[in-house]
Amino acid sequence: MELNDTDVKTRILLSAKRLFAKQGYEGTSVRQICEEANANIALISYHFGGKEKVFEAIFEQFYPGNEAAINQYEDQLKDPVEGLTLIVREIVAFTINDKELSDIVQQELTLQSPRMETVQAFLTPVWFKVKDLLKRGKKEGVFHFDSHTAAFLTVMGVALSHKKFSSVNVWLNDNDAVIPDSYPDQAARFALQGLGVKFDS
Amino acid sequence: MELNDTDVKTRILLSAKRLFAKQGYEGTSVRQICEEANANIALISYHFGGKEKVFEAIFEQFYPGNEAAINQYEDQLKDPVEGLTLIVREIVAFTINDKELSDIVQQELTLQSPRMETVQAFLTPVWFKVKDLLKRGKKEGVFHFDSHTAAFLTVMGVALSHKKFSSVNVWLNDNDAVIPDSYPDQAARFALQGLGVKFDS
DNA sequence: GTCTATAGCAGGATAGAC
DNA sequence: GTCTATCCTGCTATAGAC
Repeated sequence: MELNDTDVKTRILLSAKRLFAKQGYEGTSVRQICEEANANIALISYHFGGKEKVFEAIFEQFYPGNEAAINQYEDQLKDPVEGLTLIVREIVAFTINDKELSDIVQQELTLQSPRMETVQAFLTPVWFKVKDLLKRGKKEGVFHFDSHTAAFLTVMGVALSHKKFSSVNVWLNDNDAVIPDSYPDQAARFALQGLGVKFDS
Repeated sequence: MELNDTDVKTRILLSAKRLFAKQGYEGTSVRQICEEANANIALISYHFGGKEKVFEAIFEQFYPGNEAAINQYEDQLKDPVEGLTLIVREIVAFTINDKELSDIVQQELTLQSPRMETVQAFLTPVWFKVKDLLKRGKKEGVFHFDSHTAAFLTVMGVALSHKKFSSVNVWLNDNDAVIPDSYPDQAARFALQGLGVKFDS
C-alpha cells in the first residue's frame, strides 16, 4: 500500500474521497475511512474536527475550477463558441480525471443536504461563466435556443452525462463500453451542435 | 393532512419516496418516514419487512417504463428518429412528473449500493431500447456519431439533464429559471440535433 | 501526534400486549 | 392491524494515557 508513505491527513482525505464517491456521505462511516487509510479513528477529530470538515477539506484540496483557474483562460473565454467548447471539454475532462470528486458533486447536487453550501461555493464560478457565454452567444446570433434555462441545463447535462452511466454499460453488456479518449471533444461538439452551431461533415 | 385518509401502506410509501428523494436512502431513517406518514414505526416491519423492502415497493408502485409500457408504443419505436424523439420526450416528462422517483434513480445511479440491483431491473428495458434505436439509426444513415457508447451517454445525459440543476438556478439568481412546458420537446430536439439530424430553422 | 477506551446517542428491528 | 417498550448494533466524538 503506497498510501502508507503519504502523511496521515492526506491518506484520510484520499480514503474519504474514494468512499464518499462510492457509498455517499451518509453511507460512509469515519471508522471505515480510517480503516482504509490505516489511521486511528481519533485522528479525524484531531486533524480535521469531524466528518463534515473532512468533506470540506476534500474540496479545498482537489477541486480545480476555482476563479483563479477561470481567469487564466480569459482570452479563449471571450468568444462564445470557443469559450463554451473549452469549458465543456474541461468539465468532461475533469469528471473523467477525478471520477471520485465528480461523483461526490453529482450526489450532493440531487440531495438537499447540509453540505450543499460547501459544494455550491466551489461550483458557482464555472456555472456563471457558462450562463454568460450562452447569453452572449445568443445575442451574437451563433447560438439558437428559446430558453436560457433549458439551454443551460442541456449543455451541463451533456457535460456531466457519462458520470451517471459509468455503471450502466456493464449492465448493457456492451463491448463498445469504454469511454473513448475523444469523449471530451465529442461531448463539446454534441453540445454546440445542440445549440444550433454548424459544423462540417 | 389529506394523506391521513389514504391507507397506511400508501402513506408510508409516499413519505418514503419524498424523503429518499430529498435526503437519500441512507440519510433517511424509518423513524422519520413514519413520523411524516403518521404511522407507527413497527408498521414498516409489519407491512413491508424492513427499510430495504420499502425501497423496492416504491419502484413497484410508481415506476412507469416497464416492458409492457414500451410494447404499447411499438409502432412509433420502429423509426429511429421518431422512436428516439418519443423516448427522450417521455423520459424528460417522467423526470418532471415524478421528480421524487427520478431523484432517487439519479442518486442510486452514482452510488454502488446494494439497491442497484433493484433499480437496474426497472431501468434496463428503456436503455436497451435507446441503444437499439441508436444502432439502427446509424446503420440507416440518419444518426452520425463515432462511438455508440458516447452517443448513448450524451443522449441520456440530455434526457436527464435538468434533474441535476433544479436547485442550481436558485443559486444563479435567474429570473428565467422555471423549466418551460416545452422542455421535453426542446431536449428531444437538442439530442437529435446532437446526433446530426437536421431540423428546419 | 497517536492511540485506547468509553461516553452518548440514533439507527433498524421486533416481541408481545391490545 | 396497530402500538409500546426494548434490544442491540453501529455511529460520531473525545478524554486522557502515552
